[in-house]
Amino acid sequence: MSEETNQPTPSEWKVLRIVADLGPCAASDVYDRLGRREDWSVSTVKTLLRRLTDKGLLRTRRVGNSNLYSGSPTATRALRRAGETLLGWASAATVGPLLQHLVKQSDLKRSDLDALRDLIERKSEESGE
Amino acid sequence: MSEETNQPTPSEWKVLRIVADLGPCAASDVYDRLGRREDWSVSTVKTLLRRLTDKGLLRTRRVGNSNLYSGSPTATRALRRAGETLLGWASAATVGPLLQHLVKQSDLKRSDLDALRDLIERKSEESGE
DNA sequence: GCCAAGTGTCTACATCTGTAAACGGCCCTG
DNA sequence: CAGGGCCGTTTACAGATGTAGACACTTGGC
Repeated sequence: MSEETNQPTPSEWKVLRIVADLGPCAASDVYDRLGRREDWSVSTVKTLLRRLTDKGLLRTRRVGNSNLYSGSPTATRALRRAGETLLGWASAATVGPLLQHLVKQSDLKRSDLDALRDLIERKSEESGE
Repeated sequence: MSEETNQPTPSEWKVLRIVADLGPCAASDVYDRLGRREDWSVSTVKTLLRRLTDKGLLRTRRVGNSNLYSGSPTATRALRRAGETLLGWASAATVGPLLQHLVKQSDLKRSDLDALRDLIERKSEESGE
């Protein structure tokens, strides 16, 4: 129940994603990559990084006088949980179309498509009494 | 840009979903179906319904001295947008697993599975040089 | 050794969200 | 036709979130 409450906010998700993309990085890296684009001040980025750290979604390692931020497994779980929450918003009638929309929009690698296909294959069999 | 800002909040999503499930219904119906379960007061449900109406996500029709709330196409678009937002949180490496997780978790109808399969088939071909 | 530029921490504050009480009006029942 | 109950509307308020300035401290270059 404690981890449940630590879901990132939308802004925090953006930061989290950048850190995931960059790998261990400093606040300034995040600012360069995201802050400018989002038109945030450096302070804003720093605040977001701190809040994510407080929530246990980012790990930090001290290097000189600055911090190196890196992702944590908790962040991965948070993404799944966010996905489950989204599914919860959908009704029986809309969940299918929603998923189709998402798959259509996504830029998936070959291996992801294969995994997805297998998964659907298996589900189809199951449901086919 | 105006519709963009009107995304429902988590609590509002729950209400929206119930209205979608029930079809046109009164505030008391929503309360019976959701308010009790969530341990909300009637007032809370009423506030949420009003905010959703203000955001254009629910339509109302006056019947006697009460309102009938029903879904709107805007709500459908909002769900898609929420899905796209979620995809945005994921990185190239995590979007695949995320989608698999979602499909795995969902209780999909046969027709949805078929549609999904076709979609993936088509995407595979495209990406196949 | 000194200074500019960069860094994290602390503090701040407007807005959005969650949650609900209070209030005035309509309608059914007695 | 009077009263109890249900309804929508208005108002409230604490906590979460978005956004950022101020400040003290390190550090690399001159």
